[in-house]
Amino acid sequence: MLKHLSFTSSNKKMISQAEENYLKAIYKINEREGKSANTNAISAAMNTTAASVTDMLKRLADKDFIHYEKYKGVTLTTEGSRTATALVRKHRIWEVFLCDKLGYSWDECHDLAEQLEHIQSPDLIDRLDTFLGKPKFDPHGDPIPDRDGNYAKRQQVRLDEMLIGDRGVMVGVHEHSSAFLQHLDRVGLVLAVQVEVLEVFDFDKSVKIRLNGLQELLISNKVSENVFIKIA
Amino acid sequence: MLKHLSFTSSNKKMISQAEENYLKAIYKINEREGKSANTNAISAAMNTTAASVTDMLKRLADKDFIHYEKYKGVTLTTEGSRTATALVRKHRIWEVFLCDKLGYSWDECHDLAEQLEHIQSPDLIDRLDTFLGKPKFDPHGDPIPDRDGNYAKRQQVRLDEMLIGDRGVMVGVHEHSSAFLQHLDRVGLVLAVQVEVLEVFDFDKSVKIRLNGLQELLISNKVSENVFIKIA
DNA sequence: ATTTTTTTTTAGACAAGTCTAAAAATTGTT
DNA sequence: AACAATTTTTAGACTTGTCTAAAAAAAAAT
Repeated sequence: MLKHLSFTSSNKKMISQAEENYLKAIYKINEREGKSANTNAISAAMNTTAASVTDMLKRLADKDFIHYEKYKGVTLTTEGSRTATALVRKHRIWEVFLCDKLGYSWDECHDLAEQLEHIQSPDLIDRLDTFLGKPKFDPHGDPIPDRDGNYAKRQQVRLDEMLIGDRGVMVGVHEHSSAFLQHLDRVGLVLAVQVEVLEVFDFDKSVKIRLNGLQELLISNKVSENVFIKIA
Repeated sequence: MLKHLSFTSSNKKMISQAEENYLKAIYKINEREGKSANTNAISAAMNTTAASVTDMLKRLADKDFIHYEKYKGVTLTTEGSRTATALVRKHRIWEVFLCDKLGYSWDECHDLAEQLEHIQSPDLIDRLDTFLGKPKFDPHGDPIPDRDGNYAKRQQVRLDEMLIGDRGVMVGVHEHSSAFLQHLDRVGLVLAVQVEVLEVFDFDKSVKIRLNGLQELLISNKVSENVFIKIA
């Protein structure tokens, strides 16, 4: 009788960890692509087969978390969107806790937060939020939704879109892989650092920048297109 | 292919949340009763049927977590015991976090810790332990095992075993229900309070005690047999 | 020592979440 | 427009963890 689900006793609609993970994946694809998520995209994101995705989409549609029409891809309903946003909120708040309080680095905290985001207790996450000083951004610079799911979009540009002489502050990353984050750590291109564009090389789209008004650094396009800067 | 288990990628033996909960229940029964746990006792503790317990015992025996012989009850193997102790450690450390850092009361923290104890990361719990100042006891006075599973047994007696004139400090509870803990809060019989036995009434086994050398209090046997005191 | 009661196990079923292989629908190409 | 390629769905199967009902074993009572 559904004893193995996350919830044990609640009047809210039951939702399993697997269902939550699918909702989050759909939410991200919807956001990133700006359109309905198709089966293959979801199976790629979730590391499952297309068949499994179809099964899950039926379940999620039954529970009114998604709008689903065969062969047409899916979008989230209001409730699905609310649930996904709450997950993102939990994930990012736990990441702040792991980094600020337990000393994890920004490339380590993601995997642990993937587990912690499934803890069921709206009250817990609000208390944790207060304990951490109601942070607005997670350790990667991604904005943390408030209890109602709202969050301010940052005024940001990609580093590769900046022109010579532009200045700003590093506020986030697009790519979130450990390898990329560790590379940024090594070269000193971390959150809150001041960035000034000194030169742009058309040949390979690399850019020379100055960090905190001190050391100069040559950045490849692969890096610059994944770094967000808030223009001063 | 076992994607829905807690673990996703690890060389350690896979163990599901349900399996963990059974191990913990068996561990507690073994400890409390001082003998092998029988099927009915486990089904009562887990709120499942005897049939479900039998199924699970077979699985746990296959994985070498328990010694199981039909109709004979079960005990934990070395590995089962190690796993159960690690769970108790995680549970109690999370309880300290919830109470000390997030302001939960000792009757609220248990249920949340039941969820958090299943987070898979030995490193996380060690960091949390350090963050909290390596506490030796949880908010109910129960000892926290160290990384190797060792913990000091407290030198304690039940309040109903004390004699007139005995003094000591409240260090723990046997019963852990919310109702009981909230009652203790209301009468002021909380962790670390000084207790002196003033009178013992044979009729109903109630005791009159003095708290912190100040107010006097009459305690029923139902309460006194569930309160642990460390004799001064 | 039998019979009765209690405990435990077996048997068969179900839902969630996954898979592979094959069929159907959609999209792209000539 | 017809054929080919891709995407998506269906069909059937498997594991975990649960259940109820019935059978078997062990314990208790006469």
